Amino acid sequence: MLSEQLRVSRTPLREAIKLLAVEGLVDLLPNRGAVAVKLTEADVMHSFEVLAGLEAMAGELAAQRISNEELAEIRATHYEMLAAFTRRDLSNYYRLNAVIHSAINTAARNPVLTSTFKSINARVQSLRFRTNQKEAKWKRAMKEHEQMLQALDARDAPALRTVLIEHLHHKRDTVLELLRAGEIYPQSA
Amino acid sequence: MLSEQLRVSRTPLREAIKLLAVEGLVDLLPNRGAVAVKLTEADVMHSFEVLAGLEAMAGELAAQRISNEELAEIRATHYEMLAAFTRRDLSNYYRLNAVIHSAINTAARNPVLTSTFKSINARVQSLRFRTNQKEAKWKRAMKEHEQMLQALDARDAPALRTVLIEHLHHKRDTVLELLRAGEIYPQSA
DNA sequence: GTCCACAACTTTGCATGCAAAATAGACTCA
DNA sequence: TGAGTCTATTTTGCATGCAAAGTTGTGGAC
Repeated sequence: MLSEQLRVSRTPLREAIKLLAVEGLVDLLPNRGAVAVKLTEADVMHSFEVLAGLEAMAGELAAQRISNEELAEIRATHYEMLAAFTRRDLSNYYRLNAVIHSAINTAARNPVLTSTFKSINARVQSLRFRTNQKEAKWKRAMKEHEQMLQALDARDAPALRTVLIEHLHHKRDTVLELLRAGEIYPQSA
Repeated sequence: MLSEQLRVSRTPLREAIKLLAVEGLVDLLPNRGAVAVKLTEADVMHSFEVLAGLEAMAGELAAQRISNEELAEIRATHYEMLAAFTRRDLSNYYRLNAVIHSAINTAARNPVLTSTFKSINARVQSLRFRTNQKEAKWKRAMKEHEQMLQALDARDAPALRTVLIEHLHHKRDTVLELLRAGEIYPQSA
């Protein structure tokens, strides 16, 4: 066995791989072992479709349930993200972006929603490391974040829903472009 | 070990239990073994909230994507369900009800959505075995199903969305009532 | 060159053995 | 009776052994 050279025996390794397979991060080829999942365009479209729905749901609920303190914290993070954007600091932009989305999810006060979202998000997360390179798209994403904040501030659930769906729609398009350009799975067939 | 008396060794048993735990059907108490999950009222509310959002999503997509053949098949199943309702045949009513909801999900043409829904639905499914005993609620559920069919027929995505959210909302209330009445987890504390 | 057969290797699934950590129960002592 | 301790049992996690089933690669027959 090749993979056993990590100094761990087969039992815990197989258990871990099975869990990864359930989470959709790994593909189990029958009698051929396991490989990292390679998302097709269809997979990406389906995943973002569901993610958009879940984020929309989270946004709707968050708009109804968020506290002033939580909103203030999101606003603060938003400004930090604005700073990162201004510096074109991609890495911090990503981090803060994730913090904001996660905070909205938390404000929805639904752990089932949160864990479902996380699970599906994990599958596409590996694809997003280099999106938003294009200036225009990045600017648009920032604008959408401004709108999110406005909608949250107004506790306008339908508006937040709309913005989030739009936002995820654009994220999906960006990922699809990269996927089509072969920038995500470089070599293999 | 108590559970090993099923004539199976620990390794496959533990793997199976871990999978059930990931699916949320079993609770893993640290150093105390595994027990069937016992949903609290909050769990039920959270789960149905997400299920409603997912079904709404499925309905929206299905209204846009369903074929005439699929719709005809759902209509036929609907009439079968109407027959079961007329006979107050609960068991067939449930079965056909599930077939219809599953067909709507299929018509949404999104396998990620389908599997996500199934996974969360499995958690609450065990609670539903005796809902709709109350005549009024059963009638209302049937009426909602009529509306679903109309919305699907008209390819009216927002309408279907609305009906499904309402429908799941009522299902949730029914389950919560039973849960509160102690008819689901009879004895244990 | 193509097809087929066979052998070697992998994958998969289950069974056990062991050891560390935690729990539960019994027992002692005040 | 109550508190604390100590032992037996359970749970958990990892390591291996083994056998069945499948895959791959080699070599021979045509």
